[in-house]
Amino acid sequence: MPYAARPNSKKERRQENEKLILAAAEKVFAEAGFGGATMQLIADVAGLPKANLHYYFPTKEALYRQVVQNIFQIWLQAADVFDAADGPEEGIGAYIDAKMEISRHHPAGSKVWASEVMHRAPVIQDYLETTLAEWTQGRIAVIERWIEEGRMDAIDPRHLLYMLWATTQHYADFGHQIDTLNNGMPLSDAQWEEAKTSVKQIILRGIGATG
Amino acid sequence: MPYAARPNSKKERRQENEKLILAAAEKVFAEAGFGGATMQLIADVAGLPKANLHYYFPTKEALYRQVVQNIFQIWLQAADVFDAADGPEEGIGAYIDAKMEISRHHPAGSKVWASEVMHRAPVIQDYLETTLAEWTQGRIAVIERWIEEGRMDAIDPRHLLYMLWATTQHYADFGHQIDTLNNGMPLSDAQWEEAKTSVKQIILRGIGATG
DNA sequence: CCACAACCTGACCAATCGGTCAAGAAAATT
DNA sequence: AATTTTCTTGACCGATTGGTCAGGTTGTGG
Repeated sequence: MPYAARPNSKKERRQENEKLILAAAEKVFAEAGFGGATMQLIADVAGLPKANLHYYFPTKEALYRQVVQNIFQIWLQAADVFDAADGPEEGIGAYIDAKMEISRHHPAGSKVWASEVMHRAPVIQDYLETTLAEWTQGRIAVIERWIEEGRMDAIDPRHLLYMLWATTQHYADFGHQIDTLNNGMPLSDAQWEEAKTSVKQIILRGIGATG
Repeated sequence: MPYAARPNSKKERRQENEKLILAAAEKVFAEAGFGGATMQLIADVAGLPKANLHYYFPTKEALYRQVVQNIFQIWLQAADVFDAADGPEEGIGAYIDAKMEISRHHPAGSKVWASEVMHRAPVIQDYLETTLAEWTQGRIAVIERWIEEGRMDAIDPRHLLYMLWATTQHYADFGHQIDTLNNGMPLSDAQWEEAKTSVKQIILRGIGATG
């Protein structure tokens, strides 16, 4: 027992390895898609033998499913700021900020999600029909209340939500295109702030929610 | 010669088969991604033996490249309305309409493009760096002129373009999600009109371009 | 210290992949 | 009608895939 705090207990290792595999899988799935990703490559990225992956996750699909589920949780969590606000300018503004931060620091997850939906959600269709549908209904109700209270224009809430999702996720999903059009450079801190400001400016003004 | 007009001349058949293969390939690549698509499945969808595909397109990558190039042409063509207009309300409005129509009637192409860019554009990176970069520069110049003439607010043209792309393409790339949230039904004609109206309303008002 | 359970992994497998090829069918050219 | 060129296709190939498994290693509870 050479080290005072050894991270080698059975449960710790299990957690550690699962996290390692999931991180590697997210990256590889994002870069190659489900069909293009190979268990061998995920194993290499994780630094583990391929057979070990199948010990923790029985099939490629099970591993993929876990990756998508984790992303889904992050997405839902980001929406808390929406409800905490008492008006559209604050609520939608904070939601845009939160989703832009996710696009910046978790782009692989966003890509996996996009890929899954583009392929008709073969793995998480049930989530779309239940959790996401319920979440959307709740947010629609909030927006409709804001409209009734005269705090923003009468906009179809669904299409507003789609625009919020599309615009913020675009900075992750199409980040490579954006970087290429930025002379091959990733966006700087200042450019990310410009992006957030521009998005908020257009949308908040566009729905008549600026003070 | 039982039929008066036989479509069986050599050149006609070649064109016909190439079109058949490209259409099948676009559909399959959109549904399964490049890595998930198989030449066998494309052949089945096209109704041709697999070996015949390799007669017209030497490799899977060559076929994929042709699919992406065709989509790229449609994209560029849709931007003509942008220049034909003499103001932001007309120009950007028409551009939104055109791109929404493409999302509606050519969703598979949009998905293939999105997938290609998400995977860091391994096949069409040169197009991003040349044609798309030049096109973007030209449109930025137009928008900057509109701003100088006081016909719209001072918005960063790049982020405005990204928002236009993101929002319009979302209706193709995430069409399955939108349909699911629409009680599993595809958007009706009226709903598509609502979508176009909402997008134009928010963005045109958001950039201060409404008359 | 022992025995059991959990963990690890190199070697292996059937299935499927993209791609090839030779030989025949069909159209164009002479 | 003969010949050449283009087209078509079933059979086949090496490589790679997701997944399996037997046997060894390691931590753990008694």
